Amino acid sequence: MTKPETVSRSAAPKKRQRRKDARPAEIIEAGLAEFAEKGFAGARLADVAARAGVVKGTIYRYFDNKEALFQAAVMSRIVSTLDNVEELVDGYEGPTDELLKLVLKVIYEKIVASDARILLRIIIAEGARFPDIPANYYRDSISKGMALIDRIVQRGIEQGEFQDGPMTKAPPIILGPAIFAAVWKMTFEPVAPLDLDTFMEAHVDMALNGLLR
Amino acid sequence: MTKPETVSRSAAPKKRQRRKDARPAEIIEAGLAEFAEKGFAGARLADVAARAGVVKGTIYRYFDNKEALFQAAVMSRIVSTLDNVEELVDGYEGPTDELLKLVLKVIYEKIVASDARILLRIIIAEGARFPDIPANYYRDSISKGMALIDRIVQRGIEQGEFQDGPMTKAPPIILGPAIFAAVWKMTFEPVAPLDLDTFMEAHVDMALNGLLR
DNA sequence: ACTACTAATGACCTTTGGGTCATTAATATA
DNA sequence: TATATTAATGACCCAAAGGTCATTAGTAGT
Repeated sequence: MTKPETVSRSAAPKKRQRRKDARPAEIIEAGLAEFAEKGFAGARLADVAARAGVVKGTIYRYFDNKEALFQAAVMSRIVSTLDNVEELVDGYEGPTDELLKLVLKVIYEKIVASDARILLRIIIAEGARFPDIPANYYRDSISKGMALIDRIVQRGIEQGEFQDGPMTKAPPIILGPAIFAAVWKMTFEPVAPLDLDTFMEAHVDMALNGLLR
Repeated sequence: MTKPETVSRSAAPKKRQRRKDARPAEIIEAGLAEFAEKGFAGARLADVAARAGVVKGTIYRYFDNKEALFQAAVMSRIVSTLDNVEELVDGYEGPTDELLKLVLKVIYEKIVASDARILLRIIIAEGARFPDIPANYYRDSISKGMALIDRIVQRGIEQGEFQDGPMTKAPPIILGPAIFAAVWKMTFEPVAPLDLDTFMEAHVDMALNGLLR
């Protein structure tokens, strides 16, 4: 171009760019990061813009206001990650304890260890003021996980591998430790780190001890 | 809403009062409620003042700024609630499974079912920005609970009642479901209520199945 | 009852940050 | 190359909220 940089030594390629369809996703990504760090009220749109490589005004070309961006950002991350696992469960041949072990492993990978747990902080922190968020997360993720566990438990009982008891009446108890681990990771990790492998092994051990005949 | 009546018939005793030593506690209480509802950034000092029955300026007679009030409020609620339980454990005579059952019951009462769980939301929501908070909560509450559980488990093993295994190496797994229940209550309760009694029974059942020989 | 002290007030100041809009410049089309 | 379109900018507006302080009025001491 004919325009030489005013600062020749510094590599500062600050050219204005028009990328209509890439912007929304980039802004959402930036917003999610800021909201997770600072919360809804604490996040500044100027920071979101800076992180997305645009200017505050640009955000308003794509989102009506701060809350709209927040909702869009959070909702974009609330997805059904366990759909393929359902099929796995239905088509599984083999001992039910192995199946449970397998599914718990997937849940740890997809929910606890992934960056999806930053979503959990937002849900807990802002859920009371934005009730749609926990409602949708429950519908698309949590309840899926619960249903999965419940189906596995029922299968185990039907096949005579699992025993009936208090545990089989409360599916959350089997999933609970995983959520707990996610919460721990994002809260107490700096002061008391949690070894996920050890914890998960204990989790599986505990669940199976209570279920197996 | 506290509304200042323009109407004369209403009994509105709004006399200015001087209560030097009652104010800080009242302001802290009001602050805690606001911070729990709106988060640190979202809470307004004018609202805190109104809730405490004072005026915004009054807050600054007792606290340097918003953050100082926040810290004071949160720290005032981080207390050692399990100290007396330690003694109970040390002096307990009888089967270890009964002891574990007893202690879990106390933990549910003191941490999960009490209003202390509003503290948990603050810790999760603001912990990343105010690291002292999770650190202190861990030191005064969580680690106490863990130590308690660990001591009970050790006792069970020594007396030949419990078996060694993955679970005995990860005390958080035994406490985890309780924390999970607290998180659930403050997040998904409106969309999917959790029956604490049923859940706790399942919790105890699961823990003991994994521990007992 | 008078006075000194200071808790409490509320008007005021200042900064922050959400939101707006005229202007600029990148791209598509002719 | 010239022109139209509109994504992107950044200066600007303004309400909201943190924070200050001179004034007011309870209260204790005499």
